[in-house]
Amino acid sequence: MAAPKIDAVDVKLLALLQRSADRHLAELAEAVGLSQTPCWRRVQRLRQDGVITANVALLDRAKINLGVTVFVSIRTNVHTPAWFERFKATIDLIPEVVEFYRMSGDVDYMLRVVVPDIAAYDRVYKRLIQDTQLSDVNSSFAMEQLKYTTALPLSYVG
Amino acid sequence: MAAPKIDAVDVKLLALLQRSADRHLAELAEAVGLSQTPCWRRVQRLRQDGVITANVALLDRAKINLGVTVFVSIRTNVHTPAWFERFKATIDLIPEVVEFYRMSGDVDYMLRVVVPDIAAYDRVYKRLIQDTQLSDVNSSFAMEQLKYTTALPLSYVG
DNA sequence: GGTGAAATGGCCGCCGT
DNA sequence: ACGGCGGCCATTTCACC
Repeated sequence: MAAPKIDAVDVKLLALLQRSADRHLAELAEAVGLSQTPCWRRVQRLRQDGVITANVALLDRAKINLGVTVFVSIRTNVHTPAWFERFKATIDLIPEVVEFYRMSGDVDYMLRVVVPDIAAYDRVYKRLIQDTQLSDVNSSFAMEQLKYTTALPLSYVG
Repeated sequence: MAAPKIDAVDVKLLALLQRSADRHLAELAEAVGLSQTPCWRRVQRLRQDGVITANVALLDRAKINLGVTVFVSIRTNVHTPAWFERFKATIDLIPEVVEFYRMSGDVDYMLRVVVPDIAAYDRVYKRLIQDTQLSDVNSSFAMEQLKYTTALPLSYVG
């Protein structure tokens, strides 16, 4: 089912877990007003239903030498499925590209790229335009990341 | 210290943990070729040094009714610190804004917003322009999210 | 949902290398 | 800095109400 039932207690659980998932089951259960077993069962169900897709560690970009974020707007004049498949496959193999969207409007695709410096970005850029035919590529550099969260708004559930 | 020493084994640990952090310590240890105690100590140290900032659950956007992603490019002609503080405070209070950058180039700020539909985006948009003075706001809608990962490239460490 | 309890596994000392 | 042992405690996962 595409829309598993998610009630108010589930929303509370999701809100907590998407902030920090390494809580003890005891405090999670207490926070939502359940005892441990049913609380644990709900979390299991949310995982099985695919609402919770993964449990990951978030790293400090600065501490692993990734101070620079670049947004790349891409236009192309080739619009065949074959071209797209190759383009997507290329992007998937570039770990510096952390986000990739197909856009509406004047830009066809948008990327978010993280790199240590401009020189490293240039290498990613060359790899991009070498493997695929792009008619127009526009790079915008972020000076500062003011907000970044993996916590999604939960007010629209249900 | 801004740059804690991170060796090849730490990189392996980080690579595994940023893919899935809910592994048993035993398999983590085996994967990096250590026994459990030193492996556990390394993970603790990476947390304490702030390399690992959090451990979070990732949710399926579609399953919580957030199918639409919007990139918002913002220009302003007010550049005082007071204006900026208010702008940032406003953004921080909008959970639909999941990313927020100060840019170089012709755009001053860039947001990524997640919402269920265009109508919901319009409400976020109104909230934005109501609370702050923005001279130019351009919204670009994503049709499809082709890649999204919280796993950062680890090839630049050290 | 709740309870209780058994099995598992993680935590964190100590000590040897 | 790694490995191993060991005891304590948290969590998981039963069977049952």
